[in-house]
Amino acid sequence: MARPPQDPARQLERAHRILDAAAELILRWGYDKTTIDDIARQAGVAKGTIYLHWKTRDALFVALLRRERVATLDEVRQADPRTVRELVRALSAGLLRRPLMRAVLLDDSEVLGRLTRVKLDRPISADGFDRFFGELREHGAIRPELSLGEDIVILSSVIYGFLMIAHHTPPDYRLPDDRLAELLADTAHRALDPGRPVDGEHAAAVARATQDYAELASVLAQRKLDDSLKGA
Amino acid sequence: MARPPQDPARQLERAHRILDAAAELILRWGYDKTTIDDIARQAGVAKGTIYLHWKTRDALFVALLRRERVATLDEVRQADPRTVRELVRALSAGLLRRPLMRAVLLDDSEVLGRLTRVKLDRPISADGFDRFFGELREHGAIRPELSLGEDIVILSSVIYGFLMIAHHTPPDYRLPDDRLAELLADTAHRALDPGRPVDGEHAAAVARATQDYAELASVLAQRKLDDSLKGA
DNA sequence: ATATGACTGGATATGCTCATTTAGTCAAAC
DNA sequence: GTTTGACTAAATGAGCATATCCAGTCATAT
Repeated sequence: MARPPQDPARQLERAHRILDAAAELILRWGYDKTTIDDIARQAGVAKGTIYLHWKTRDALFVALLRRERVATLDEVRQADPRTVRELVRALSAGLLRRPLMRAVLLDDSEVLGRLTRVKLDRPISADGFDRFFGELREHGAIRPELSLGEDIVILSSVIYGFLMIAHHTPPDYRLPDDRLAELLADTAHRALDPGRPVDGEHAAAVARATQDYAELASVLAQRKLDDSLKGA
Repeated sequence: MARPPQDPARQLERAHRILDAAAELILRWGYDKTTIDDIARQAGVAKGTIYLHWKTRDALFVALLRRERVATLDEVRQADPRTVRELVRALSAGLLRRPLMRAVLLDDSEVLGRLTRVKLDRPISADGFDRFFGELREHGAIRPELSLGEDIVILSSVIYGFLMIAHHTPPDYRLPDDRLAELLADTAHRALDPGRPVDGEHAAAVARATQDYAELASVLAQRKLDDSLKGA
């Protein structure tokens, strides 16, 4: 019944269909209770087909998370951020809208099950981050009295705190995601900003560094996702 | 062997000795693995004596946590904070130094065991908090564009985030607690501060409101602790 | 060449018994 | 009146046998 000798585009479409199925089921039942059979049924393929794409269940799940990360970082890149504030705003809006990303970031065992104990890719790319912050500092976009490391602690704490508090707040009391992203970005900005305005040339350099970082993170994430999908 | 007809001060001292024992054991082995017999042995009293002070095991732990809270809030009050920044600095320094407070705040099941599922007093008193923030806003000490509720989300997120990130950072990379408290307070301050300086009269009102809140929180916590200790 | 789903073995869950632990009591000792 | 620790009932845990489930394979079908 399966004839088309090989059509890579069709294969890829099928891989995504399987990941869609996995995403839906995992969000509903959690990782531990989602079986390959469930996913196959939901995706309308046979179980064996899934193993044509990924060697193990975990590999499938890694692919799923990488796809989410790519979507998030792509969205960030497309927002074309030119400041830390814009970058953080786009990123946190993206994370808030993606339950799987939140689950990884917050290490939520309701969703991740035993995967909690496994080393997963960090949702936000660390590669190039130090360099990026170094450039920001050089161009006067970060308070100079903060040592390297301190700024990173501040930024992670703010992002983590907002997401976690939002996660633990009953939906009725919850601020809208957009507003939350706004407040989060604002808090991060105020925590890091030196106060004195950055002049034109430096502002341009900051914009470039920010765009470059968004670009780099996106590309690296895409590369990893490709790895996860190439076994077709 | 137990004669002194009744000396309330001695009773109280014994209650504290028992709580000391409980604190030490819980921090070492966690709640689930700490038995009343262990505590009695460590405190040098018989098991029955413990039941002269508290009706159940849980009541003892509640007393212990309330005592920690009193210590924390007392420390805050003694720091005599006159601004939000000073208040947050003192509070977070106090929390960082108290593993049990951190465990409650972060809902750490390693320490709290099955107590994680139980409703505990929030470590930071919520009573009077809204009123306090209302006064701050009135006197221009909080950004007016933040709606009520938003400021509280910001403050909780920042505190929670910093404590959680610190908790998950291996000690070698960890910033010193004092520095962390400083950065935390600074971040909270920058997030909430309207920027324009508060003039003398308003500054005095803010100082008073802050001291009043610290005082109130401290007194309420003390009252609850007294409840937990009066069964002598 | 591709896709399938029945099949398998290892892992996990379930139900059980029996042994140990431990929260809370209370009669006796002081 | 105050403190104690042996005591009890209930809970927890260890050990095991059996049933169920499910990740991963592969002979077969198209």
